Amino acid sequence: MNAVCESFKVNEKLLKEVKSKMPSEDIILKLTENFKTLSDATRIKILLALSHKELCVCELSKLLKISQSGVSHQLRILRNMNLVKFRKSGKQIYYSLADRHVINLMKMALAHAKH
Amino acid sequence: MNAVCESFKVNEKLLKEVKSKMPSEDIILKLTENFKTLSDATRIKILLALSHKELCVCELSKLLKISQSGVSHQLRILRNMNLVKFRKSGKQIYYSLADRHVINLMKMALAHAKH
DNA sequence: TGAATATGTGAGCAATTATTCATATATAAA
DNA sequence: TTTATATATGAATAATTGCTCACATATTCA
Repeated sequence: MNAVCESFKVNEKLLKEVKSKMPSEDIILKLTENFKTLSDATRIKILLALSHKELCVCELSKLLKISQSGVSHQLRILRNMNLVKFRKSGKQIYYSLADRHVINLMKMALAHAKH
Repeated sequence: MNAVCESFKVNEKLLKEVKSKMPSEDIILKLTENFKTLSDATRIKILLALSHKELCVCELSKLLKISQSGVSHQLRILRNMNLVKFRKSGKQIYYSLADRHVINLMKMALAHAKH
């Protein structure tokens, strides 16, 4: 890490003020993890699909043309982040959204992505 | 990719309906890229810092305790995504937010991250 | 012009991750 | 119980990526 800001006097006071307004490392980590969860196309597709209808793993697999194993892996991540919930029905396990809040966030971002 | 949904009849009509409501691949790609940009702690910190005050590269480097080169690399990504703008002032280049919309998204997610 | 400082960028490395394959577990039906 | 199907998961692999180092470029000042 090189030396920086050598030729001009940085306003240390203002810099400290900005620093004091930054959220804690914990909060930032959590924030980035939330965004990271939404930064994969497969997971976004799963969430978008579930926003319309409860679906089982094999239906998601068919719908998204992704292997059953791949869907399961991504569903686990979504489960760990508490974004989806599930119920068993015979051999099938039906997934649905656990958190409407996330869909609102996605809808907002979608509107922005469409310009 | 294994065979799926063999033992029960999937409601193809409903599945097709869900499919028809999915955004296009292009939109989904753009959406995930937006989230991916926000899924790194360094970039989030840069955006949060700039949400309070216009800052030059070396100030960001000092503030975030990351090498100048590291900051520059992340700023380039933020520039490419049109999230920050900049102005030159002598040897310094001052960055600021290009898009208030993103900060609102982050503030929303922050509120959620804090529970 | 030449030296010093601020910023940008390509290469290389280490870490993360999405996917597939193989297999384990669970449930239902024969 | 045996067989078939649905889902979960560990291992391996390929691809992505954030960071640092080294160096290029740009600007100011002597």
